[in-house]
Amino acid sequence: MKYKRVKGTRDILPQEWILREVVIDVVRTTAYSFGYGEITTPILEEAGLFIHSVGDASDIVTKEMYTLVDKAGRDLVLIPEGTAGICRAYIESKMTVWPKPVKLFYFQRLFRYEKPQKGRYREFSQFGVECFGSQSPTADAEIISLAHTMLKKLHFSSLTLHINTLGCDACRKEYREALVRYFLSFESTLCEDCQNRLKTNPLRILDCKNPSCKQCVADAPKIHPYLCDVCKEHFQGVLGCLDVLKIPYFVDYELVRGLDYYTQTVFEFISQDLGAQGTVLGGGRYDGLIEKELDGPPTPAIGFAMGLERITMLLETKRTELPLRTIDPMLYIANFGGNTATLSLQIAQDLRQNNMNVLVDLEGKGMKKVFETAEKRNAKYLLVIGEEEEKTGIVSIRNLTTRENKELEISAIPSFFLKGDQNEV
RNA sequence: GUGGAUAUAGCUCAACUGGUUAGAGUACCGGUCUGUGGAACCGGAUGUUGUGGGUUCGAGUCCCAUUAUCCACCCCA
Repeated sequence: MKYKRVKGTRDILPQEWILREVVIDVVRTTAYSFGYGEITTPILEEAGLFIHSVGDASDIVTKEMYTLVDKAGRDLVLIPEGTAGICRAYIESKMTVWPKPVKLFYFQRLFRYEKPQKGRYREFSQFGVECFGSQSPTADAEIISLAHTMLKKLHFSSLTLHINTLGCDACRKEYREALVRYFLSFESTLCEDCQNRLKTNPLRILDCKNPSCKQCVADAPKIHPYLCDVCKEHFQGVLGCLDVLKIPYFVDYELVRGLDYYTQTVFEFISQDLGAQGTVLGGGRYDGLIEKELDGPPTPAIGFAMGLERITMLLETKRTELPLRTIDPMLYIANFGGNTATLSLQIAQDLRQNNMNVLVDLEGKGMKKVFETAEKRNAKYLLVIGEEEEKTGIVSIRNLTTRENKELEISAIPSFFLKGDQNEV
């Protein structure tokens, strides 16, 4: 084979698209019902956008971006995440003056130069939502409710919601110092990465999967005693609201998330069935991003993103529970001799005008083939047109399930299918 | 980026301690078979054994390199 797909990318074939279509449809409909509108931003953005938003110490920025220089010398990237571009558009398109909150959702293809693995690709797709302009805990709860609602519509009940708060800048600073003090006494038992994190981003140590680090983490100070009254109240407000909405959650003190812009509430929906890549949906609040990093007006914001590949993978076992589109033809038309091939196309054209799935034998196959093909393609009805039928204008339509035939005029075929008459056969 | 496993027909897998022309099921194409025949039977095509080197009289099998995939670390959706 001369060319192969590039490492970490995938071809999405028709069978998978049938599933993915349902995901997209459910998720889009649900987002609209929560008052969100769809937005699409470019796949190419300036590199600086991510360095400032996602964080210049994060892995995504330091080693995973697909960067390129265009012909005018601009430093561009294939976007590695969705939120920053939406925020840029929010400011650039003056959505800052729209009535608050401004609610946006998007489907986006993202690129990260990582080592491919199950549920992790270099090019992948996300559905995401962002809500700008509300700092009320009810905004947090509502967006979690949106995630919960659409997952429920997709027949997911086994996903667990992990939730935590990272505090605001003020309380996080104090907590951060306390963490550093604590971990310094264990410095030698921490893994190499975590020793570095001690200087750059001590919060990430809480997330480390290394066994010896995990032991240290178990007794590490929790953020909650360090929360300021505002943050404490906010988090309690969110949890209280989730209780009322009957959305089960698990307060996970070790949940931190890898993008630097998060503040206060962070959450993830996690599956047990995806191996190491268990996070299907993740998000949180990022009150400082627009003002501090992107020079916009002070704007509290919260959002989440869901991985379409992961969710589709999990849905693979639930095909029968979902309202999947069928690609099986309703009618298979075969023809023998004369102008019957053209006549077949004519009949098909009328039916297709009404979105009926019609398959026409373009080759003029033998009778045996006709039946085999109709069977294989899972067609419901079979119509064979020969010169005899062409002359008389009378054809017989065979129900391939009951194996019964029904005689009718060619001109009556559309009404036979479109008015539901076929139920009588 | 680090570690481990794997790679044979479109798919699922065979091929003895290295030994004829690398096989089977399935899928595909055709025939028996121009007319309501969906079955059955018969036949056909498909491979640089992931790629490139090496050892050997001889390599799918052993060695080295390389690429891809999978699993874990890491990262995250």
